[in-house]
Amino acid sequence: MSLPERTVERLSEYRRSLLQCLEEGKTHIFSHELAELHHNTAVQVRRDIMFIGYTSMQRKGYDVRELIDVIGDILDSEKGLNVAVVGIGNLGRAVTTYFVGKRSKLNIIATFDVETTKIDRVISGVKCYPLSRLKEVVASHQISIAIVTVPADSAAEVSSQLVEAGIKGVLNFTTVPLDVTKDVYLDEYDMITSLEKVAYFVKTSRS
Amino acid sequence: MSLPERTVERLSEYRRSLLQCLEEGKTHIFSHELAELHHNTAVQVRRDIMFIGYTSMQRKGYDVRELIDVIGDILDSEKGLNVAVVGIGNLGRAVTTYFVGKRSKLNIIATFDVETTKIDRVISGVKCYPLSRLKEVVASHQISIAIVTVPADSAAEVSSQLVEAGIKGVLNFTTVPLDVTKDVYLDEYDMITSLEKVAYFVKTSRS
DNA sequence: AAAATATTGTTAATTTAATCACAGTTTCAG
DNA sequence: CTGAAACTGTGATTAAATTAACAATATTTT
Repeated sequence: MSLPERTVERLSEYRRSLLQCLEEGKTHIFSHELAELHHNTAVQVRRDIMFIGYTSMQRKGYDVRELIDVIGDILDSEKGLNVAVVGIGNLGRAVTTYFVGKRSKLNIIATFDVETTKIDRVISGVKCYPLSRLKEVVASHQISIAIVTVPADSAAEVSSQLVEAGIKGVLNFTTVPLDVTKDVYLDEYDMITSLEKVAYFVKTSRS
Repeated sequence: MSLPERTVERLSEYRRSLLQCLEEGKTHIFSHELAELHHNTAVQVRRDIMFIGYTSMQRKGYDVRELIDVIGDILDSEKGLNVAVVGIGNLGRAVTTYFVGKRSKLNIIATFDVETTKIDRVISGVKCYPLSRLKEVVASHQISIAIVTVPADSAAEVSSQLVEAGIKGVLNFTTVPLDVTKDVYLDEYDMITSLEKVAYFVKTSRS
């Protein structure tokens, strides 16, 4: 019933490029063009698009606007989802600024921190609440997704508070793997892993 | 000859946890313990470790320190690699701060930006150079990896300058896919894709 | 010291993902 | 109006990654 993770990722990536195309006034795009942009193959693109049941006008490529809409039907929730950023250090601030306004169906509507100096501060139009009010604010604002950017040593604690508060999806930018109940979707990203991967392939390509 | 990407990623993740174990004074760890930490299976862990040719003392679990060393032999370059962060906006600053000192074999030794107000500023001990001096500084400091955190509209240009300067690995945090020659290893990470993936699975788990 | 238990290492089976190969369309050139 | 060219959509195939299954080994229990 639900698409493979890799396909979901690629669809999101395609949309990003398609939105770019739209801005540039490009109305149609071929599978091999999308493929080249995303370092994969035309067949892969066509297969992904087949997956979501869209079919182009033959020989003219895909209609950019239509494809954006179809991907939207798959990826987006109709009413949008509300998102909170937990932990307003350097990374938390950067992430908040970065996300605000990027996608109309994903609204960053609160940030949280423990430090009293940060409470009530507004970052890119988003207000910072004390972590102690997490459950209450999550409920009143119907927040379903949390981006976690707290320091490593408070990550586990924060994670269980999020579950407790009824969060349904977590994006973890912390250096420690989190542990959530299995009704909560968890995605973990660690920059160090990415960088070490790059380093590994740089290393092996030379020897 | 070179390991699958996913395996490299997991090894990096395991090491992260192993370092944590070391700090906590834990000297041995079972495959199922590592598996649980990383949301995968004991078989998977054993297979990954088999891949790198390490074998534990039977029945006592893996020796934490030894395993860290073996993973290091695989992932790290003997003399370490030098890394630059290009683009010192919010994200660039956060990333720089985040990385400095995290891994002894990956040294962040320069940052670059175009804005004159940022030149010569020092972030977490790392100096900011004008982008115009890229090639020169990359050569003189033997920088082989670049982390790209510039705005979307200058990404393509920066990317070709990096290739030109002789960079061998790129980690792209920009919202546009880059295009590099194929002797350069490229890893792209877009937070929006991660967040959209979380949103998608939150959405589908409810319906 | 035999039996039961816990754990690794690895071969084989299975599942999942990616690629090939090609038929079916549309367009274009002559 | 015919044939070549340019694409897409998809069944078949191949390759890659994961999981299952179990023998081998060390430890503990009785």
